[in-house]
Amino acid sequence: MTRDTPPEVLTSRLGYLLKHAYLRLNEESSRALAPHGIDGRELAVLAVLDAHDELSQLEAAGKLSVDRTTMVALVDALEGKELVERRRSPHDRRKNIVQLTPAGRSRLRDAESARQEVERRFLAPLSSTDATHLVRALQSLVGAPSS
Amino acid sequence: MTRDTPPEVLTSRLGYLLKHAYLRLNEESSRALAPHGIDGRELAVLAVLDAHDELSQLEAAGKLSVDRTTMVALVDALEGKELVERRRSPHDRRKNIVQLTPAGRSRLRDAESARQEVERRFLAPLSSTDATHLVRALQSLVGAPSS
DNA sequence: GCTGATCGTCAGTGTGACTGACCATCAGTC
DNA sequence: GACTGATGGTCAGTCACACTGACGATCAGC
Repeated sequence: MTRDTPPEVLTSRLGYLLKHAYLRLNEESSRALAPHGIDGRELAVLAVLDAHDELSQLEAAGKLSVDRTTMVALVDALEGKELVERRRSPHDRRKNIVQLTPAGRSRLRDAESARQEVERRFLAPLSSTDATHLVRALQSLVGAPSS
Repeated sequence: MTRDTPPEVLTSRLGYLLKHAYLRLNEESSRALAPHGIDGRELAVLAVLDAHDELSQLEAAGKLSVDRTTMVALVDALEGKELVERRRSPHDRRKNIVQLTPAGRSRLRDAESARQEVERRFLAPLSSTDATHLVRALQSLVGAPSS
């Protein structure tokens, strides 16, 4: 491996910085989540399901910005680990309501705190006000409701 | 498409923010670069080759943090567009020195200014000091030499 | 001149997400 | 109440991307 300091012509590019910041954070998250038996995407699914009741697969997919075909595999995996359950909506039998199981809820708690710890460590090079500003700036760039 | 406002449980996550900021910027860059006949990765290659003289494929791959097998296809594509040239290093005939052609240099100029324009537009929601702080913060997170 | 390492190349593999088609179900219309 | 178009979940096929492993050519050290 020819590990190399990236040249200034790259580190001055916003695209490069965002991508590599994401990749690094993602890698550390994966490592931290592995003992919990899930990955970052699955954790995000659990978090969304926990935050909203009675979501169908398609609704959850919408919130997560993933394709509904991708959602199938995601729910399959989580259902296989008995962290979520599918059940037919009584009001619209086309829909699969996806819900956390008790095991899913507790797994979410544990994994979520591991994720937060990773995020804290990742932001450690910044002062706490700089870290806050970074998050706010990113939120306004992605058009997120800045709470 | 079930386009949905992402829930707060996601937009408070650094990973989500970095990923989606990157994806959005990337999409706009692709659109802006398409008329120039290259994509963001190819532009990065051109920029690195322009910034350093006499790079071998492996050295360029190192600076770009891409695998050397990936570099083959990248150089193949750029060579096909006659934007770069391979030539055997006279000092080490295992190495392919990759160099910009005159066409590559002028394409780089044009595409690079298009990329900068996209970046400016993307950062428009932020004040100029906030934008600067964002870049600095990201640079220190990815461990880049903060110029 | 041997031997082990390095560089570029290619075939094969794996992953992730998409497209298109399908079936079941729903809502609206007649 | 049957027909029609739209919707939700599923699956097979595909595409993009990057990696692994192997190979030939070349180099450096002995």
